[in-house]
Amino acid sequence: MGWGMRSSFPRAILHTDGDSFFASCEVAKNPLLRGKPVITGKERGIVSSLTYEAKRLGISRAMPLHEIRKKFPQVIILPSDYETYSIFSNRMYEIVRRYTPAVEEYSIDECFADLTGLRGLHHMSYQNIATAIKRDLECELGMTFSMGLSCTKVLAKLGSKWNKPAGLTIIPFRDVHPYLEQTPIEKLWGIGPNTAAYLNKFGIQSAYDFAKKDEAWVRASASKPYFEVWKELNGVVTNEVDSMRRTGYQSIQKTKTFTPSRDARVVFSQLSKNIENACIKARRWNLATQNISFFLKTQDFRYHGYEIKLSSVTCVPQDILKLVTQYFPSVFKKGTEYRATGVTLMKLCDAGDAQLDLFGSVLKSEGLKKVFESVDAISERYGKHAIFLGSSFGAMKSGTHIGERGEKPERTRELFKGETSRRRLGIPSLGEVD
DNA sequence: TCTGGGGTCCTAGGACCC
DNA sequence: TCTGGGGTCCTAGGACCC
Repeated sequence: MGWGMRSSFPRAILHTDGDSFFASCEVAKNPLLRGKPVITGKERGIVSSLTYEAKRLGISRAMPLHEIRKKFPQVIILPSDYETYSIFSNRMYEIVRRYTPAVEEYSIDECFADLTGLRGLHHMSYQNIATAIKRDLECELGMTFSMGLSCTKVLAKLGSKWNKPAGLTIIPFRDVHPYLEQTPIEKLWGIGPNTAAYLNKFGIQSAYDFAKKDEAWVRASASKPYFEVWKELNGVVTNEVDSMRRTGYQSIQKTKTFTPSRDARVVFSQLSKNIENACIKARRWNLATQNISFFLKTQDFRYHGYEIKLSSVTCVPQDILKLVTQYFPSVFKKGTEYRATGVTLMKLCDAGDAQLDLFGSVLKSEGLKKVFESVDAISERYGKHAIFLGSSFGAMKSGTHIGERGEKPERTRELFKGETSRRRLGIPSLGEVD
C-alpha cells in the first residue's frame, strides 16, 4: 500500500469543536455579555478561554489578568464555572446523538460522530447532516461550532481546525492533497513537538510529506501511534469512533497551586486537601486504589515525592494520609518555598460493594479518630499549633499519635530525583484549554 | 508558553517461567 | 554450567491530548 490506498468502504466521520467553549458558555448563560470581550480563568490569574471580541483586542491565552485589567478595563473577567460548561457539553453530545448513536465524547468541548450509512435514514447527504447538526447546536446552545467532515478522525479533526470559528470544512478523500500540503506536520492531531522534530530530520515538513511516505518506511521508523496517524491520513480508519460512555478512570490526579509557602503545615494541608478531593472523585466512580504517589512542587518547578504501594485497596483519604504523613517529612525541606502539591491514585480498580460498606462504617465510627491521628502526627513534628487542613480538617486537635498504629506500605519509591522524572506523574507541558 | 489541571496509551527491558 | 528459545507480566519512562 502506498499513497492512494483507502479503507474498504467509505466512512463519514464528523468532528465537532465548540468555539472558545468556556467563554461561549458564559455568553450563552448571560446574554448581556454577547458581543463583548469576555474571558474566563479569573481564579487562575491568567486567561483560560476568551471570546473573539477579546482576541480582537490582542488578548491571547495565558496572558496575565493584571495586564489585561490595566490595558483593557472594558474586558469582562469571569471565574471558571465547570458545572455550567459540563451542562453545555452534555447538551452538545445529546444534540449530536439525535443524528447518530455513534458519538464519542472526546473532551468537554469536542466530540466525534460516525455518520457512515445514515444518508438514507435522514434523507440527506453527509454534508447536509453535518449542516443540520451544526444548525441545531448553534440554535439551541447559543454559540458557534467548528466542524470537520472526512473519512477518518485525523482528517475530520484537520477539517474542524481549518476554518475557525463557525466553519464546516468537508475534506473528501479525493481532495485531501492540498489540505495536507498546507498543514505543517506538527499541527496534526497525534504529532507532538518531539515527533515533528524527528520527522523533520527525514525531510518531512508537511502532513503531505508524511502521508506519501512508504508504508515500509513508516512501519520501520515510527511507533504504532504514528503509523496509525499515517494510515488515517491515507484514508484508512485505525481509530474508530468510540461511543462507549466513561465508566471510570485508570488514575485520578489532584493538584493545586497556592500562594508560595515555606510552612510545612500549609503545604501539608494543601496536599491533604488534594488527597481528600481525589478520594471523593474515586468514590463517586466507585473506584479504589492500592498505588498512590504524591509530590511537592518547589518555586523553581522541581518535583519531589514518593510512589507508595498501600497494604490494601482503599478509597478512604485517611488510609492514604496515614502513609503520606510518614513520608512527608522526608520530602519537605525546611526553607524551601513550595508552590503546589499533588497526589495521584493509580491503577484504580472497582471498589466493590464491600469496600463501600466498609467505607460507610469508617466514616461514621473510626473516621474522625483517624483524622485526628494524622493531623496530630504533623502537629508533633511541626509545632504545637493546630494544623489548618482546609474545610474538613480545620481546627482539630487530639492527644494520640500515629506512630503506634504504623501501618507499613508494601513498597515505596522515591520520585523525581532527576529532571527527567517529572513526567512520572504526568506533569504536563502546558496544554490548551480549548 | 516563564509554566494550571487532568488524563491516556505505547514501548523497552527486566523478572520469571517453561 | 556460559548456554537455547519463547512466552507473559510488570515497571519506568516517554509522548501526546484537552
